[in-house]
Amino acid sequence: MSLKNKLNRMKNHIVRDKPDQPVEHLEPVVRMEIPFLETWTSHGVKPYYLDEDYCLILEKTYKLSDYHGKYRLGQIKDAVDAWNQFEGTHPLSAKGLAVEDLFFFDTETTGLGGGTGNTIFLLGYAKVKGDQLILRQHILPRPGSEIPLYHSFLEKVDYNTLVTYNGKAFDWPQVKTRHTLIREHVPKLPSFGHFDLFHGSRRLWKSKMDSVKLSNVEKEILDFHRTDDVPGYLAPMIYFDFVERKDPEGMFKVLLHNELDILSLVVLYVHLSFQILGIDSTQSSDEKLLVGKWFDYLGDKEQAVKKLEQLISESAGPESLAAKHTLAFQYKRLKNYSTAYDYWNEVRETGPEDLRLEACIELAKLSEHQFKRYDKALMFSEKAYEEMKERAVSNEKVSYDLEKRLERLERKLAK
DNA sequence: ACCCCGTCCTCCACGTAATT
DNA sequence: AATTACGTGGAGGACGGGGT
Repeated sequence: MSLKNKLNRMKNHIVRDKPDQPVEHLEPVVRMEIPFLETWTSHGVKPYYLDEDYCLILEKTYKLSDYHGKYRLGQIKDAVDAWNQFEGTHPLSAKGLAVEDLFFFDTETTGLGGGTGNTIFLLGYAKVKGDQLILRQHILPRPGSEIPLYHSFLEKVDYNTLVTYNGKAFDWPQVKTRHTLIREHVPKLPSFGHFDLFHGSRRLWKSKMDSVKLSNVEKEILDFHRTDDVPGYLAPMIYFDFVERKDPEGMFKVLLHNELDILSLVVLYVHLSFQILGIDSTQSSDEKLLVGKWFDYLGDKEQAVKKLEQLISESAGPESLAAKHTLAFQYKRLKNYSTAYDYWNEVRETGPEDLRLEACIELAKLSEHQFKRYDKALMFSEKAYEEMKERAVSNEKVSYDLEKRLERLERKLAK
């Protein structure tokens, strides 16, 4: 387009100093023409008009009996019920919430980088209503139409708690920056709780997957396999192409991708909840151990001890020994030194190799400072030294500390 | 009475991962 | 023109036991 044409076009947008005269009178009111409206409509997408602008909305419903991977969507109810039975603290706890309060949310944007250069072109969410899951996607038809996009989104939303995958770091900050740019024209952002499923997934499965991205969790944990999926990184290009050509063809694949991400959020929340609460009968010892350590990290010592002791009582594998190792620290902190001592002694003798060194050192500490058995302390220190050599652990600090410990104990014993 | 040392705890700085 | 949570590792302070 020539510069002259551009300027001509812009003329219409210039508002001259005639405050009494509404803008509409400067240019004739034309019913907007939506390119490819029939294609959109044939896919169930409906326009949403606001003033002289519009965005597009696609709504779908699922039955709660529908499967997504190995779970039914309706099992979200069981998860929320289970949380409401649970006595304990956890960042993913839905205690006090109803299943309708959860708002499964995912966006597609024009890129990863932050700042105002990025726009969200698709806001997708799902929530339970009655015996259905309602899924809605609000589509930005062109870069300038954010006001109807956010208006339609914010007038519909009614929720207590966001459920996202990495949404605390990505989706929601994006929504906030876009919102501040147009906050004069749209409703306020509500406040809410936020379950971000990324961190829990990472905690539980990072050792068994090289990347804990949602698509991997879907495949390996939720048993959901996509066919024909457009990867997220193509979304920006597809959107730019759509903005240029107006043909929504590629956008339907992006919409499907977003839709499946949201369904995965639902069942991932189910699965994570079942893991944390110990409801899944197929849970591995490793997962039980990690859940116990998670409660330990969170400071819910009571739940941590409960989970770890439970693991010990039903398994004798290496995870059970690792549980004893974690519990020993717990008992030491509670000044129950003899239990701590017994657990570490087992770890030292039959535990996983990577824990034996630390167990020896802890046994040496307990022997020296709690039980005043310098002979034993020296013996454990020597064993620690052997472990270090055998393992070829080269940590200067550990080595230095150990030599100091040996020296000190020999001095004490010489008296 | 004082100090040194070992231990434990809290806080902070830095790197990493995932999101499109 | 990014953000958040998390893991790790080190710094520094509190505390207490033991030595001088």
